[in-house]
Amino acid sequence: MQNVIKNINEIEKSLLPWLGRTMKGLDFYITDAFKRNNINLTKAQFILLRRLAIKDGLAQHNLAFITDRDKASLTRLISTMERKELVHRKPSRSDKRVNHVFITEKGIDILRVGMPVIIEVISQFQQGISPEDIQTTIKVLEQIRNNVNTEQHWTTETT
Amino acid sequence: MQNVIKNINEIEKSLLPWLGRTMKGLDFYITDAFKRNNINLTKAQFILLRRLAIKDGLAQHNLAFITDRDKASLTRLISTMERKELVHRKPSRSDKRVNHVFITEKGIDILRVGMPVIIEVISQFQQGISPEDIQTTIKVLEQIRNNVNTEQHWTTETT
DNA sequence: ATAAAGTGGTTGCGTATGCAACTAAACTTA
DNA sequence: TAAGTTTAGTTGCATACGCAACCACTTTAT
Repeated sequence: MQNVIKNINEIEKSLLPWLGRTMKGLDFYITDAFKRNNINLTKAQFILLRRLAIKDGLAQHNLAFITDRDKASLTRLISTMERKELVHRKPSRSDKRVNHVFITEKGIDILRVGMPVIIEVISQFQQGISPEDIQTTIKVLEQIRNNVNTEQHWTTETT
Repeated sequence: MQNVIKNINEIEKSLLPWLGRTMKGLDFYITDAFKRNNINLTKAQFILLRRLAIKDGLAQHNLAFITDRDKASLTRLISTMERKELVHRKPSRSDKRVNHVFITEKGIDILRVGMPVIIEVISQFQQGISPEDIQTTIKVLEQIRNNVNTEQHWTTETT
């Protein structure tokens, strides 16, 4: 067991546990911020609404790619959000396999109140961090993403 | 909708989307690495095994605290791992409410093969990043964690 | 044109996760 | 010591996620 223990301490020096811990805290913080402001949205739902506000009517496979989700996951996420009337599917006329996804009025309304909350969350959690350090961190995260991205499953185009 | 769109672009300048994207990629990479090496472990299970290898026989609430998990989540994680015979519960004799969790022989074996895989994953995803930038990033993540940690639910002690 | 290959979406299955409600046990306090 | 409070763990409920299998529709190749 000695060997195992040795490697265990190696891990602690890497970015891995920090990334995990930080994401956990951040996720909790976001969930909490939404709840405190009576915004009935999960992080995943917010991300999706935001993408649709940027570009509406995307096909599900495009949304899956953009949001780094499995298409199965996206199917269910959209279904949940359709139940909540935040988005709705519209079958494509040119390609019968495709669904286009549109944000609803209600979706826009919720996004409108959710957006400043997220902006506030961001300024909170980045407090006391210099712009240079933020840039360095973004650069590092980008590099990690590239290192890890060797021919992934998400080979689809963004459109 | 103009206002909404404006804030949307603000978000992109922050660390938030980068953290999300990077974690997603990393999680996929780890899952894949385990699968390629025929290691039947999830990330959560690995983390737990590792904690137990560092200190065996912890109570569930301590493990929950250490691993940043809800105690309910931990209950189920342990149950899954008990089914896989990676760990086992042992009721405390001094406090009948408490379960101590121990890693099994099988758990140690799997951890032993899983560890070098994770070490390799780490060196892969950190490739091309200078030690200084890694330190800066850790510092930033630590700061975020602190910013976000205002009197959390995990107020228990680590033991 | 027809068979083969590829694509978009859904569903079954297993896993993980948080919150709230609950039970049993321990601790505090009047 | 009895009542009230806190703590450890479990369970119901809801969300999210990936993989694999599958169906229907398209596109490609022969």
